[in-house]
Amino acid sequence: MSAQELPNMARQIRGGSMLTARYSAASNRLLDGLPPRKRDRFLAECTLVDLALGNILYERGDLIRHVYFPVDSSVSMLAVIDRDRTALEVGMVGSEGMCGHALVLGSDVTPLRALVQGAGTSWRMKAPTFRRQLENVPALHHLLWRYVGVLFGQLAQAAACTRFHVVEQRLARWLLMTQDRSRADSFEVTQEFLAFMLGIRRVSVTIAAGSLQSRRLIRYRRGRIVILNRGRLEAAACSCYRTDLQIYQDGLGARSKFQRALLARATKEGTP
Amino acid sequence: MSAQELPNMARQIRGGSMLTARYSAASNRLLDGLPPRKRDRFLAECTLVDLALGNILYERGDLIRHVYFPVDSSVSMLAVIDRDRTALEVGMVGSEGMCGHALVLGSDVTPLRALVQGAGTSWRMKAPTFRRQLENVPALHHLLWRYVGVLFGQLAQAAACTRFHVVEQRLARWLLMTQDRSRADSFEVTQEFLAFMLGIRRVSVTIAAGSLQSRRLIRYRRGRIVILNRGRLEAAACSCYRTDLQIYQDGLGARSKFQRALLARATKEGTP
DNA sequence: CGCGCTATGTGCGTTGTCGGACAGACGACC
DNA sequence: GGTCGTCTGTCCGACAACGCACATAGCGCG
Repeated sequence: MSAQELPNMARQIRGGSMLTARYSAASNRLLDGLPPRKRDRFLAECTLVDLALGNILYERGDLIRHVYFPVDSSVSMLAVIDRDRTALEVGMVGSEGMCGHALVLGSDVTPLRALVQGAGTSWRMKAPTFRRQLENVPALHHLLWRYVGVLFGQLAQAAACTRFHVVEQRLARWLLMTQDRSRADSFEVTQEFLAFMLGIRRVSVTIAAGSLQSRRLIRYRRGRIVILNRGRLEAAACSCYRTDLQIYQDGLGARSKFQRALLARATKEGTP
Repeated sequence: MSAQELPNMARQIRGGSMLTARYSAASNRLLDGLPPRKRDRFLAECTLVDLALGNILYERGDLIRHVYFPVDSSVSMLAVIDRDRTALEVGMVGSEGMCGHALVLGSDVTPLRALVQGAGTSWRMKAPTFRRQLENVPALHHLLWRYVGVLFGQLAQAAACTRFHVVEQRLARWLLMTQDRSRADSFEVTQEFLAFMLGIRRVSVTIAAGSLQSRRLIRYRRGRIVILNRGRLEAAACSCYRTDLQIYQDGLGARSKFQRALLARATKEGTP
């Protein structure tokens, strides 16, 4: 866990609308589900940190020391089996979510590895502080319960998706999910890394990515992928992409306009 | 949801040690994690019902009307994709758990189908009553949080297992898990049904089950499977069986001697 | 007893992915 | 401008599981 710390904005510019303005440029959409004043009080206890590609926030079975609320970074949750050699991504967390959900359920060890797959910034809070916040701010606890419920549903979806859908569809879905979280049309990722996330061989990624590229849905070279045609990429992905958005909407939708917009677009543009 | 109701024991024989004695024959091991008096008060609000093979307790997206605490029945949690045609078992609930976990997280719809895969009895409580109990009995809420955390970990494990392990190992694991929950050496299940749960073809089950039978680990005929040699069956299963027990232990272990005993036995007898 | 339903067993070619090995190609850095 | 490490592309055979079709066998029921 080698996250470099950035200046603690929250402590430096306490309270008031200026604070809110600054946050909007560094916001976590899940926390935006809180009433603004509660959210600001919560963020005042956080530190803004930089997450680098490949950082491991938690190893399976670790004690949780911090919780994370990504801003423009994204984190993969990996199920690890066979003595840590093999892993499979079972969930993705970006600015719509949080890492360290076990604390929300009163446990302090995590069953999953958390790996930074998209570099960027994230709010971070110490576990004891977080626990106190949960106790003192029922609205926070309720919000995060629901988020854990969403994660649960998305995890189940990922399990079935991995079983039934072919590599190319899954790759397309992964790219869409990552784009949603990174807030950019292109991002750094090698085929090797992708293969690891999807639990497949690098060669399989080469083939699937090559197919998507030849159809001009994406373009890539040496560790960088560009999304060229999002609409058609959504059509190339399995329905699980849209289902994931739906699950989020069902669980937290009343609180997040962002996901609703994504969903509306996906439903409009995509061809099933 | 055609669960036939049995006489409501709880209301008929209220309070006292006699009640406890009767419950021990019809107990849910998860609820046994509560202090006895709290557990008894909780069960007094429950009805003992009969769950028949194939009953669907919840369909995905359904409003949850009841929660279930199985006694000797077991229930599969299924992730449903592609418009309800395809499904995959992502979790199993028996007397060590509960169905309707979404309520614990403050949601009232369930993201998974719940299907009775082992006939038997179960405690049942109406959702509004359950919600009231959660509010009024913090110990209950804490216990069930932890259980949801356990389910979460087991779900992730199942996802990776399904991806990486071969059919025969997964079948062995399924049989062990079912035996743990049914409290019997043999149970009713067809290959067709098994195939559905594991997300594979019936023919693949025929082959895998045939292999296990020829090695005298199990015996079966026309919808009934008998476990002949548990120790060797554990050796034939993937490590995920033991990991599942470990996850339960880590999350709820201090409260459940039962799982600890199973785990000890698995670790002793099994050959990795 | 035999009918019919359902559960189980077998055959075939096909497909998706695997594992390993190696060749080319980009780009950072000296 | 050349070198080297890393990323990407292509080949091979192998195999688990697939889909489909059809054959056999247990068991309840009239």
